[in-house]
Amino acid sequence: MPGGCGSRDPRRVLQPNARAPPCALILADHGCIRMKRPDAMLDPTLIRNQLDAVRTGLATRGDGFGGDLDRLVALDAERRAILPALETARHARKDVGERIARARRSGEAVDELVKAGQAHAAAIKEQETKLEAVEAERGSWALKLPNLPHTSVPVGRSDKDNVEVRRHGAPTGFEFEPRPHWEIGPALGILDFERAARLAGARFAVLTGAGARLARALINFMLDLHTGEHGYTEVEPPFLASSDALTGTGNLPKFEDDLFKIAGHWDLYLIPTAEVPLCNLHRGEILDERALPAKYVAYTPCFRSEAGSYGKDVRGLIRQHQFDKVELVAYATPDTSWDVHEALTRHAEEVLKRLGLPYRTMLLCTGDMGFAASKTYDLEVWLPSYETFREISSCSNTEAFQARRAGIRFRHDGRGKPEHVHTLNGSGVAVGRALVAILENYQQRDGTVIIPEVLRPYMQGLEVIEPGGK
RNA sequence: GGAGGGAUGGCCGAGCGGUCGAAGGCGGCGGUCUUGAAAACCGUUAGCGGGGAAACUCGCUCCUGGGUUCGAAUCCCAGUCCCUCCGCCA
Repeated sequence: MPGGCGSRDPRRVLQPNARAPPCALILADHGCIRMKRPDAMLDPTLIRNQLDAVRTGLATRGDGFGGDLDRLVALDAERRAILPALETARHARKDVGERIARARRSGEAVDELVKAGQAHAAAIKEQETKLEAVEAERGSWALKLPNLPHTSVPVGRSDKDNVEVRRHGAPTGFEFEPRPHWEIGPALGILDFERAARLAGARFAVLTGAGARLARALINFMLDLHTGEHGYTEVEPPFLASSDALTGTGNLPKFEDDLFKIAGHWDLYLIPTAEVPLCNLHRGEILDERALPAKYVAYTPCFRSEAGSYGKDVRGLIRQHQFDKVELVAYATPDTSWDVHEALTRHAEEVLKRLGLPYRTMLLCTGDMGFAASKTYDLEVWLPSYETFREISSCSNTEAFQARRAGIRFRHDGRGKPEHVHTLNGSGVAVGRALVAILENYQQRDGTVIIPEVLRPYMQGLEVIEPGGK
């Protein structure tokens, strides 16, 4: 459920009378958050008026809607049929109520009027019951519809149909046989899978000494870059989120199996990415257009059950139940969001450039995109042990998909009806995989690992990680 | 975990079950006065959804969800959040 509206709500206390919003947090132009349950993920008008386009668009997706769109349309029509009847009945009841009040005052009899009122009340109840059933079914269909791919997205079935749009650096060459990170790390004494397994099971890792410090250096380097040079506001959010928040981003109701749920009576999950708290930061708000685009960056741990990925990437740090990530999220107006998407992708790329890691930028095809995305670029970093590029960042524009589910809007020119904002997200970048890429790409014949120059200030000047490295 | 107190429009703050979508104040906007400004005075000022070219009109909205009633901001139940105190605690 939405947050409360206590008069001590900090948003109200901070509410400025002046027009200019503060730079850090955008303030809603109303202090109180009211939210009904999410309406639909796709624009209902679009489904109503351009059914065929929606149908063909969704069909190109890998996770395409398996259900019956016709049923959804029928439910929508039913709803729109009930509404006028309900409103007429309510109007009649209100009218009778006023006449009773007047009659009472002048001492006239009200028995007949009360009887009429009772009839209206019964009619209202009947319509409401019908409406409730229709909306419940419609809602459960609607929330499972994935986003429509943007027209610039290539149609394809799998990652094989993704398109490389640019490349930076050449795959690292070695004059010796490079080793995988799951050998390099333990040999240096900075990475330990055995002890992690003993304390938490498979798919966990312990970083120690220079390994832990390297992770922290990466986090700080990325945060400093995005806040200092790319204009993002740093956020430290909760690492748990409610089912409403996860529904807003599209993780629920379809992908509950991918999440870790808190035991007990709590309606809480461990966040699978900081995209969840950052996209829900302005849940239920109407934003000031002048504060857009609003850009946030957060470091958080991320938790994923990795259900259904048994046997995949079982070795090393590539696929863990817990990993660190620095996440970028932007809120933009519809006419700027595509520019923001390109910029955000470049911001993520800049991290890899400065770390001196070879990578390529892939435009995902329709079949390989995530549920909420309208268009996605993946950044793939070169990993010598795999002799291939592996995903290290994913940058998506969800257009109004998440905003509609989470009720995030803005008012054009400060007037008129509020419109949904566009939300964008991208890893900037995954810390664990960046650490893997450094260990593997910067390894030397003697097993030591050179620290990229940009990280050295964050490592007390350390240039090389040697065995037993502190 | 225990005990209390709260939640009303952009903000503060009233509100006997019956023209209450809500007094009053502040703020905002428009005007009078003024060389200009301030002050003073007058007027105006909620959101959301639907219909209409428009004036306009219908419905919903006083934390949320149920209930009582012809009729609920107001009464009842459940929940959420905030505040104060005690306990515990990084």
